[in-house]
Amino acid sequence: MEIFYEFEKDMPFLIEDWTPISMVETFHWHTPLEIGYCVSGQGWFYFGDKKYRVQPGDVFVVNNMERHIAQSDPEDPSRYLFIFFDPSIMDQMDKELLLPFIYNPAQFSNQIPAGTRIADELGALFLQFQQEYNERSVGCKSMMRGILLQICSLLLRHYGNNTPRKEMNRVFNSYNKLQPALSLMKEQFREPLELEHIADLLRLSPSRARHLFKETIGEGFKEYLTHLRINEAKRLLITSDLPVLDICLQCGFQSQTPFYRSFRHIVGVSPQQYRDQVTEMSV
DNA sequence: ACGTCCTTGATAGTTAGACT
DNA sequence: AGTCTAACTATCAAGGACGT
Repeated sequence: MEIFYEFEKDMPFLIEDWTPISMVETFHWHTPLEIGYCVSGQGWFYFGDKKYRVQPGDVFVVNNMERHIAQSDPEDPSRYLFIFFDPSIMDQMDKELLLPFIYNPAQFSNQIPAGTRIADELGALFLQFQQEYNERSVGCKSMMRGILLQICSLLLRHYGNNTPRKEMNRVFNSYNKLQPALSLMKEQFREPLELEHIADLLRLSPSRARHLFKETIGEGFKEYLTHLRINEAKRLLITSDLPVLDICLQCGFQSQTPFYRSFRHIVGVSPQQYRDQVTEMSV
């Protein structure tokens, strides 16, 4: 499920105070980049197949293609501050500040653990940012912009220290090159899509497109597409009364068998079981 | 960085049938 | 009628080797 964030005029960023529910929701994604700071409580944060236990003081980095969702511990619900910002904010700045957000999910740790010096510094900046956002004094936009730049600079130090510049540039270029394909897939996963479509769009050979995919996001083309489709299926199972077969066809599967197979593989239960489980939990 | 070619393995789609 | 799976074949994606 894609979430759209509306930014105010001249302010391509916002901060949100948010407490996730204690049930695992479907993954979502969005175009803005995201940094989260756990203020209180406990819970979990899921990124694709990765799962992090969350405690107060943890910081999380989210790029604009990785599927993610947070979940609260029912005993002690977690509360977060999330900063969302449009990558274009760095257009006039050093683009390398975006590098922490351009990562290969398979090898990347989204969590900066509480108690580390950098997490403490980031936490303090989050609180300053929130204060500026709420008070709206004169110059607050510039202040927030400045704080955001500090946050991104700290992230760059944290993640970029061990990465050679050459490698960082390569990742940056791959990411930019792949963006149109990722956008197209997020918009059109309900249609039959083949690697060849993507290769045409990127003006690359199918082989090169395939390798670019794997190198950049650590997932194969089909794997990424199937995850988008199953995620949409989960959403429809929860939010509609449509028969499973209709949902299967609406999500881009051409027949039911691959749908059932993929669903069980990714979610662990059959579609109907998933629907029943979630309905039961929310009663 | 990108393309071509190749093999291997995975997945899509079909059909048939069990179960509720 | 709707949900789900097993067994099957055809097709496509993955990924490596190698050339430019």
